Amino acid sequence: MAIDVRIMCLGLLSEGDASGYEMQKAFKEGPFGHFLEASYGSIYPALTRLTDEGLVTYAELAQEGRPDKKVYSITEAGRQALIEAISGNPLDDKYRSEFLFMISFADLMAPEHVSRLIDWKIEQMKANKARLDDVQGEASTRGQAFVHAYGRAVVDASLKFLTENRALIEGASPSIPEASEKAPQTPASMAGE
Amino acid sequence: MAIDVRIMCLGLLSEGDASGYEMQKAFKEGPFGHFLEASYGSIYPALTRLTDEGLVTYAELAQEGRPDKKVYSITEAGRQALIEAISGNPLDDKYRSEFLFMISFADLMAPEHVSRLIDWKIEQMKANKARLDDVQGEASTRGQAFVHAYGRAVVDASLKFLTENRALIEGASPSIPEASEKAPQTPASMAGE
DNA sequence: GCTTCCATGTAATAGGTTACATGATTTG
DNA sequence: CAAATCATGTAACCTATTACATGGAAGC
Repeated sequence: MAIDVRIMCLGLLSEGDASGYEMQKAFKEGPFGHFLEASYGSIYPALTRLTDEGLVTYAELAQEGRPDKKVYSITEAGRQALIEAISGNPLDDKYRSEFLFMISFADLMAPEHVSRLIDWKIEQMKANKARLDDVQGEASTRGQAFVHAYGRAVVDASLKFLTENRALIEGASPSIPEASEKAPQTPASMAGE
Repeated sequence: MAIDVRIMCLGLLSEGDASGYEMQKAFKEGPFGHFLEASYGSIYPALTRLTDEGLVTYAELAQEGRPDKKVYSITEAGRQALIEAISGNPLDDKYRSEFLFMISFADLMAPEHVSRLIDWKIEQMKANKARLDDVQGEASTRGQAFVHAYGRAVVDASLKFLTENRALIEGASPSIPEASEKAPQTPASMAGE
């Protein structure tokens, strides 16, 4: 069956009641943010189905000027389903990076574009790290704390690699020698400009 | 437009002619293996479409006892399309990990299952690393060498974290005190069984 | 003798995203 | 006054996966 949005929702609800809206937030900004995501378009139908299957229930809170808020709770059957789902073997991690694909072809790019991409990636990593720091306190279990620390370790390693090795693909390109008007930031004594 | 299977194929073909079959292999085992993948069901239609668009051409090699082998080559228009595709801004990396999701709920698992998952993950990472070592020589450009080294750095960091910190979630579980018949591998003096 | 490798391709299905529809309230 | 936040939900779309169809040759 593997882990789909339904199971992800059960996971969230196992730690406390929440509405669909709140759950989307939690996936984006919470402790699962760095390795899972889900949009409203998948969460709401998932909750409907979980309700039909008896794995969650909800209480409807009337609100002024907004749709009623449905606060979902996991049922005992839901807990069982969660436990069953995490008792199997996980599928291989899936990592998809357009950044790395593009950088693979750095030789076909203008040098400024290479630098721009690296800069952008480093910024993104830093933002990632900041977000991880933000949710640090939210880790309520040992499992979550472990996963959080794992995320930090990987982000730190990525950041370190990028900052320490970017010079390897910046500076003069050997295959497409282009007239560089600006002096490269890294003096690059090996290039002998 | 972003990077889809079509652009990925153009990327591969920019470094040499190949058949659809060979391209799938290349995605799985080659230098892109750790951050991209594609199945036959997406590659073959993509090549058909690329042909229609004039971005690739193919030569048909008659073979005995097998379908003719179609060896694809990138065209000049294809090269332009590739360059255009890598000139934009990449989408955010997508990382999806069922392993981390499951481990988040380590507290709900039998201790042996936690250990099994970690063992499995470490094995997988080692296999990853071995595969990266295998393709080391295939990196023909600086870009590819950089991406390859990046992959190694991340895998090494993951592996290091897992081996050094697994004890944090192994051993006695504080929330579900279960009668443990087998003595835990890590004596866990803090649990005071 | 069974499995894996070679080699292409299609059809059914799954699983999601994006955009839309609706609309008051709070924040800048 | 505009934008973001709260709040749910649907419909159209996209992209890719899985399984199937076909079949000889080579390795174990």
